[in-house]
Amino acid sequence: MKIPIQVSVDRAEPIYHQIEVQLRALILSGQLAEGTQLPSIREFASDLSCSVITIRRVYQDLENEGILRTRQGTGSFVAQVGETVREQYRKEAVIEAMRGAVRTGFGVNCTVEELHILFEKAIEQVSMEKKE
Amino acid sequence: MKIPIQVSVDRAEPIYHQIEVQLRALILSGQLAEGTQLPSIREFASDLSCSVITIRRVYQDLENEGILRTRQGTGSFVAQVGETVREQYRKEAVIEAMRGAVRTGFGVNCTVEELHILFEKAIEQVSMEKKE
DNA sequence: TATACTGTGTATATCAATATATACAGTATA
DNA sequence: TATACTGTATATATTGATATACACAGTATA
Repeated sequence: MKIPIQVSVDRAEPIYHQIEVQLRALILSGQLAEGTQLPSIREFASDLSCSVITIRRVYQDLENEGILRTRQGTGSFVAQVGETVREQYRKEAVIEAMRGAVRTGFGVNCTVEELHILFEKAIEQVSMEKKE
Repeated sequence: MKIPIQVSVDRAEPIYHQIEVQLRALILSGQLAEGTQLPSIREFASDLSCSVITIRRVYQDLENEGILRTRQGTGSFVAQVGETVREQYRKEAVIEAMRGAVRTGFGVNCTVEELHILFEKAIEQVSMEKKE
């Protein structure tokens, strides 16, 4: 099973964190349904060109959050996630990212009008990415 | 001189990187005018509760980019920055952050309409921060 | 000149992130 | 049962980030 996750070593953010963030999003948004089996840590590490230890770290962290369940010999599965948790996360993660972007904009003295223009451009650009 | 920069050890992003990003923004947006003297590395490290080495790292990196000039015994100063470089940076940094936020939104299946709503909310919230 | 500051160089140490490797225990399948 | 897979544990190693400390060289000021 191919998980739509990408990591970049060029960013200051550690790899394990990049994976956690994206995997958490896939789970909490429902794109990975409850009960779905995730790739083995060896397979996933190979897919993302990182070490098994890194993936295990991710799986363990998410298991500690209760959104993954792992069984030795069998694999890791998406756990049951409450609808409240989902909706909360869904909104919070996005608005947090938005706040960061707005702070960046204000940090370089953008006006609100400029922010809107750049936001539309960003949507356009990311929408085109999705088509690939 | 008090530099409006904040760092958080809770984020996955390394401290030196957080400082670089914010200091670069202040310089390239013109908020720190050419010729402005920055705090000494000892003073700045104390302000931000980190080590001198970390600040030194930041100053050296930005000097390598040509936006700072440093003189032993005297201090570090904002260098002359071409208007083209400023404008380019200004737009690029913001739209990059926007793209990240939009990806996060799409990552949890937000519609474009939802993105707009959350964006307005983010602007509102960050604007209130600025008043403090 | 002495003192207080500035950045630079160097050393040592710790922790986090990450890699590779091996072995073990558990599960699934032929 | 044997094999191939699964996660777990452990070891070793490297690199990056960060801290503290000390000493040196250069600048600024009284």
